Amino acid sequence: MLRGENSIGPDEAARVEAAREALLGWYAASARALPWRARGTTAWATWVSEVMLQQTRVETVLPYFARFMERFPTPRHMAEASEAEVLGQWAGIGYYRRARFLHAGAKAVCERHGGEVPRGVEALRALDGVGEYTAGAIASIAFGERAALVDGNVERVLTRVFAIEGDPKSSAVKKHLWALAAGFADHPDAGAVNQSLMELGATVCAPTAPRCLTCPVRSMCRAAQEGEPERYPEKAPRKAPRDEDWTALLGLYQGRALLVQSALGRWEGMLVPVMVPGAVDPASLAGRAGAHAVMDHGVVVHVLTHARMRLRVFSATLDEAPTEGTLVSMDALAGLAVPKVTLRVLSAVRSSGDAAPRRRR
DNA sequence: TAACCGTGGAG
DNA sequence: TCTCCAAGGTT
Repeated sequence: MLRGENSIGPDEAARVEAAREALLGWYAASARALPWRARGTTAWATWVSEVMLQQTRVETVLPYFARFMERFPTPRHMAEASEAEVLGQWAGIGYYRRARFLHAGAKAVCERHGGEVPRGVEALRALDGVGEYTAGAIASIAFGERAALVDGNVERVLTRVFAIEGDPKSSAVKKHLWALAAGFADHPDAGAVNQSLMELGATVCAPTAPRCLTCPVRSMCRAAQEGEPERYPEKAPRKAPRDEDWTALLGLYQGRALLVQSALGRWEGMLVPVMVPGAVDPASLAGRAGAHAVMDHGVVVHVLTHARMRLRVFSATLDEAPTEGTLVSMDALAGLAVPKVTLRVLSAVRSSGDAAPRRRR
């Protein structure tokens, strides 16, 4: 049979069914107890957890999730909060656009859906920051809909179990994976099915050194039979982050530091020191900012996914109270929308009071 | 399609 | 120290 756009062959369908049953049994016995899986979890909590978990480890998410649900127990609580506060609560886990999307999504839900998270992949998909994966996750986990999902875990599990060659990012392989996932999700408890696939990928079918000996679907896994499970999924070589030179000038005024809202896509809306690309003369930078007494605090390196930022850090005393930006006390940053790079710069300024850049051996 | 968006933990 | 990469989404 020709494999259509969203269908799988009879052989694969049979294997999907067998794997699903094995996974469900395993999941019922072995699932980690995570807060967003607790009884009484709302669709909103599922949404928040799914967004936080995008490209972010469970252990990292745990404290943030707890804080968010405490502060924003419903979409309305978040919709009524300022973006600055939402970003402040998000500060530290990165990919800050997620927080702005979540805030926008909460507002949209209040305006369009009476404050209730909508059902159905299509309505969910219409929310900012909710893509195919997240829509499928909310629909299946929160509402029990037979919605498929494919994340990095599912991709790994399925490419191994079905020995799927090719770049998993290619549209052909993606279609195949989503078709298989749809087969898995065609079940009365699609939420558990989907979570079992992800849980297996997270705890057993690991990227390296998969624990095949304890795997519930080992007997039906092609990659395990071939003896080289790590061969799947094929991974494209990563590009090295480019090097970027920046000059940061931290304005100081009466013991506090001047931060401004970043206009970069990176950290958009977050509070950062004045930063300009390139190696800029700090004296002229200070002059423009109305500051004097420039001090050199050496170089801070901040590595991101696509760039390695090398920041030459200076501080200077502001002549007058700034009219723009926010003056922050260096030890009262909790709840402020401050990314790690800001903390690094503040730390560099605080720890090197002298003008000479300090070098570690 | 490919580039872009943060951070920290594991090996 | 360094590489990999984690429950992705948008442009």
